[in-house]
Amino acid sequence: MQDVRDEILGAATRLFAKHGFDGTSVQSIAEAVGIRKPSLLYHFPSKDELRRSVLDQMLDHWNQELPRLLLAAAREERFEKVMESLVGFFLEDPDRARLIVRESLDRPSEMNERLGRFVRPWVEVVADQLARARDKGLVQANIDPQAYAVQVINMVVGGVAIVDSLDVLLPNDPKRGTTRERHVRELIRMARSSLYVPG
Amino acid sequence: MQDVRDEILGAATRLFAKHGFDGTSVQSIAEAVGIRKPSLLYHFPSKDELRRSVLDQMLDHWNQELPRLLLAAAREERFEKVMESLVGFFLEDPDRARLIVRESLDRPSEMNERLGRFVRPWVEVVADQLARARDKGLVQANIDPQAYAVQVINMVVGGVAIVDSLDVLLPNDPKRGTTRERHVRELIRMARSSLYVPG
DNA sequence: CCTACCGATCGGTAGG
DNA sequence: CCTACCGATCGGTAGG
Repeated sequence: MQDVRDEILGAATRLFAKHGFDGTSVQSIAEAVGIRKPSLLYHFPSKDELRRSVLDQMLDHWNQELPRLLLAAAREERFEKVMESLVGFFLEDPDRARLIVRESLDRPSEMNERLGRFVRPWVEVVADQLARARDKGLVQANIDPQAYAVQVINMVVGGVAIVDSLDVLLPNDPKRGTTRERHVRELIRMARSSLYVPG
Repeated sequence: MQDVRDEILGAATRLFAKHGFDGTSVQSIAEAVGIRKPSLLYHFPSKDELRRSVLDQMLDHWNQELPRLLLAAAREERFEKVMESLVGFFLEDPDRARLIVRESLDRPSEMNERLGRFVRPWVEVVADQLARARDKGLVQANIDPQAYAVQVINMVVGGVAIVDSLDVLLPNDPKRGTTRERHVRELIRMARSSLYVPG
């Protein structure tokens, strides 16, 4: 059994992702953990403090895992593996993507500040590599490296967040695999095809 | 001055898009319209009924405007104009995109049913045209037409919904235009570049 | 970590 | 379209 604080954070993450911050009562989080509401408010002095802790924990996890995943992937096969790691990271727990989208909608200016600190450095690193590859003629000449990186993140995070609703838009076709596999495969194909110089 | 019902629907659309359904009180909608809460509940018998009416109205509008826009655009220049019309439709009122994303997160199964009725026919029409163009060798051979159409919708709707948060990820670069212009330009470039056979 | 309790706000109704 | 009011639930506190 882990620390109570971590149990609270886990339950809050799940419920905030599913019902949103305003759609989740402190009472319901306490019930999920198996304690009373005032006990929860001893560990986190307010519901808003809990929300910020949930986001901090998630973005910390992101900043620890993603470098590891992406660098390991980049060593073998640059593009395919990196994309699969990125998609896989969010797909293994879609609540991560849902929280990011929800907070961007609910508190855009606060989320702006967070994304500036956590995600923008990544965009810059990727964009620099793309710009160099472009100057060597490996990547399409008319690309906007930063905007490309942002669009890929948007496709992945936005796509995973509403993956259950996107499914219904695809007719089932067993030859092509599950709808989720088709979404991921096409996303990666689009990202690759709009990046490299043909041939 | 328009019908009170339409004023209520307009205020509700704006507030639901900004704060979410659970983050918006009936009281706050009534205040925005300038009437009392019980008066609002005379026109819409419950908050949930109001929510469904807001969605119905928006998707009706979508189904009336988009065919007109897209067919008009398709006549002159197939791809560029159609994409610009699609992006423009959501960008001219980002609340449309935000409502769709919010409902997909809050009530995925109900939204599944709606998207199946309203959006899937469009996906099928576009996918059929893409499949024919592919068989003629105009479009990339390894495309998944339906999945491509869904990803483009996801990029547009998801991108517009959180456009204010995406801005901060792009460094300002006056030579390239506003961040919004760069986002839209790169989105269209990616969609085109991952569609047509090079050359 | 609990019981007991607070004022404020919620969606909704009665009655005119 | 209004005033007056309902029970339920909200986030949070006192006190142990």
